[in-house]
Amino acid sequence: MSAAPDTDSRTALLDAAERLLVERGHAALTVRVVAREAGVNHGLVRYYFTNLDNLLLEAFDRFTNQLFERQRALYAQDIPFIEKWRTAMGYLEIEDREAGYGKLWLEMQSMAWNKPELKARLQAVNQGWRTILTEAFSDAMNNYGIDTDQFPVDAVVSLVMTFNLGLQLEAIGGTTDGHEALLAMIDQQLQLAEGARDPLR
Amino acid sequence: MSAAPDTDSRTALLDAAERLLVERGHAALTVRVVAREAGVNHGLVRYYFTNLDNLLLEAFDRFTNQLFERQRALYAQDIPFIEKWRTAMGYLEIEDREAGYGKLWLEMQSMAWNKPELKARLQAVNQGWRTILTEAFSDAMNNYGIDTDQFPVDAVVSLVMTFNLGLQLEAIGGTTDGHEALLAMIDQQLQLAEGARDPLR
DNA sequence: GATGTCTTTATACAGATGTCTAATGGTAAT
DNA sequence: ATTACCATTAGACATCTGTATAAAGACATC
Repeated sequence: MSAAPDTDSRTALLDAAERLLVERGHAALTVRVVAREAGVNHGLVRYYFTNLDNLLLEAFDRFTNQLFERQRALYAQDIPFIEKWRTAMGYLEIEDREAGYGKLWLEMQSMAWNKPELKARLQAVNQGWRTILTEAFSDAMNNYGIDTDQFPVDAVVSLVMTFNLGLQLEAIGGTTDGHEALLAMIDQQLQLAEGARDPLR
Repeated sequence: MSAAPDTDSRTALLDAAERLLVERGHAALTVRVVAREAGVNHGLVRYYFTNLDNLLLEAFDRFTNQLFERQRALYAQDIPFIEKWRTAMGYLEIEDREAGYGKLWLEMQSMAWNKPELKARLQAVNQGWRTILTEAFSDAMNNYGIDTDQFPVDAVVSLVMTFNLGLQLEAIGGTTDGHEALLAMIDQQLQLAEGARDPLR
């Protein structure tokens, strides 16, 4: 999508934007603040991205694409679904740089709530995650022999996506009451399902 | 909590803050913008609230307390749980002023992410909702004869709170794929539970 | 009608903001 | 070495921001 060359200054701006979005949030970012963090003249924001919003959006896209690939690879592995699930849930807790994605995602979302021109691009990312999850879950539910009349795949996918969003939102807000219990409950149910799995499928 | 008198200008500012938070988001609000919307001199923001953040917070508290009361009254009614659930879910879709609460809640949350001094007050509100839900659900699960070893109340409450947050977040972001299917799925399961309920309890 | 208190106003200020421009630096091709 | 192109810089501009202050207005009490 971005045909622009990868100059040092350009990537420095993207890196700075990513870092600051996680650490301070989009509301605290200005053209000059990001430029200073990148160690770059503030005029370059306009030169490379025309716009601060555009810079943030591109930083977000870059991050998202990395995680898309990783997530696709995870679900493509030939291992029991419960292991994929545990790995995916584990990502949320990693101290790693990737732990910041939840914050970055929510920052971009809250930014888009009041900027109609950004909504479409974020909806596309949401669609991307939904597609990945839908594939993974329709396989898994098939394997587990779950009745998709009682539990339609798109309903289950929505449940998983929304409660994950909620978990991250609460966690960033400083509340984690019940989170461990919830994840433990789900894990236990998955264990039961895994145990009762029809071995022929 | 607020011992300040209810002047016309004061409530006009609170009303304007509430409206603008929903319509434009906290990032678009300044002392002068809110004052203009309220039809009031911008010096009065400092006079009554010392601070824009304080004004927004008080508007949020006012709104929250109204809903707390309503929600408590709802769950205190002597009607089947499924009806309470349907009513509570219905609130999310009302075209009414109250539909804005989800937006307002998320705006305040995203505001607090990067303002540590606000976090505690929003955590208290989160705790409030959790308390209300915990009471309602422990009764309901007891009535439905659900095994709380397999499905601990706090885990279920977290699931309900988080997926509701996620639903509102996605909806405000413009995505509602799977939402209807999810709510229908839950409703169906509640119907089953209601049908199998032990009438002695 | 003078006093005192609470409310409201207009105005000032320094600082930060996004946008834009003209000039400079570097570098490779001619 | 001159040309041409891309990258970078410093600086200017009008506008908006939060905070502050001094003065005016409203209005009941004495």
